[in-house]
Amino acid sequence: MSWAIVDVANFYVSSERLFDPSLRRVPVIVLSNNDGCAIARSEEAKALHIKMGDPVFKLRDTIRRHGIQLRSSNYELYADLNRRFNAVIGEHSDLVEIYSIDESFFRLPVLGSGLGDVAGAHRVREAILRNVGLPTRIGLGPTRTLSKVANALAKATEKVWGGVVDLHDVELRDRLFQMWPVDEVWGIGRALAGRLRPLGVRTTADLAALPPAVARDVGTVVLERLVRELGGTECDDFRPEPEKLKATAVTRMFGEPVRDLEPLRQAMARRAWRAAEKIRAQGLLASRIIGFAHGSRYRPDPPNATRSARLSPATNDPRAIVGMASRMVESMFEEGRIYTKCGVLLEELTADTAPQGDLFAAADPKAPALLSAIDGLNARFGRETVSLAVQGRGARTFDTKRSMKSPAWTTRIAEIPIAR
DNA sequence: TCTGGGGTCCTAGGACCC
DNA sequence: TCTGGGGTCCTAGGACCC
Repeated sequence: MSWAIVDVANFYVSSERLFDPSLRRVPVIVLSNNDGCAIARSEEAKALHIKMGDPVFKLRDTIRRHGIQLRSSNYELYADLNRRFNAVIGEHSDLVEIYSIDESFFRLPVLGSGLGDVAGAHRVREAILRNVGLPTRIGLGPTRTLSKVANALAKATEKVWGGVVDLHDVELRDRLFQMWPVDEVWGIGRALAGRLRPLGVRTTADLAALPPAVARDVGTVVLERLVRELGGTECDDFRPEPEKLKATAVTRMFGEPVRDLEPLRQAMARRAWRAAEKIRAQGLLASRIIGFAHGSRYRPDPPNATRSARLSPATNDPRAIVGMASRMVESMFEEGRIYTKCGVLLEELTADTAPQGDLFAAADPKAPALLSAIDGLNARFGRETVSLAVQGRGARTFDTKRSMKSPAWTTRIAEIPIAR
């Protein structure tokens, strides 16, 4: 097998620039939820030494001095552009695996071109740029891991090699691996890099030369697979079907800290509602719910409470899920403490086609009709047009801040761009 | 004052079984 | 003083990714 991976250059910033030309050629950063940190930077912003995850309040001066443009994250837009560039990739390969919001693997060869892999990859880049408007880089290799390293090298060498690197050639691999630090490799984080250092493993070449048994010893079977993949042996299972979601989470900071039970309950209820909505959209049921509420980890002794519970029978009914989350809040809340974030996780997700019943609880026969009516109304008239009373109504101070969000240019009829 | 959100995979260790 | 062997299942927590 042979793989390629495409990633979009500075995806969120490139997306914002697509419909707002005033953002071109100036430093731009896109902010995390609650407008807290920088999570995407244009090349101009990177040149000003703005790092991934830098908190905005520490950047105030730099932002003012250099006229940096800020945008809240606009996931509706990014998700739509993701769908579009994957459609283009799908025209060039028989198998596309969406890896993240800005990266997709695809299987080689590039279809229909009769070109070599590298020329084919350039053709894919051109098609994405022309049809969607997004700049990309592509890495090629005999395993996913090698294509991922190739992609990182394509980023680093874009000016010289034009955004495509092919690591099929063993000699080229040897040469580049010696210059490529091991902690830049996909799957090597801080902890593993720290454990590899005493063994003298500094470059990708050192890592590739490690005997697999040693790799397993230093790390786990994951590191062993990584080493084998660097050597060109595919260890990742072939994944013809898109994998089912196993867990989902809705967690958010509060726009302003919360000190009282009622707002905490409403915030938790809203997250639980949204989580139930997400799994319904995927046709899934949850068997386990986890709720948490905590304070700022940058303050001494923040509150930190977690509760988990079984959902039996497995469900995606907001009355059960929001109800459970609300009861959790009762038992978590402590008077006099300051909360900054809460969330709900739904786990042990199974398809709703053949649900496991509960011996002791009769299913509500009207629930499916009720839920699809609610989802239909909310899809048509906007989120939370219909909701549970415990969620409260209207925008509240504890809702997440997104004060610099661009319009839903491509997904809402009222917000499409107008050309004159 | 202000520091994101959402995932997956693996392992160790406890509880339990015969 | 001495106290088996071989399993499964579950959970918490760590590590990694974007």
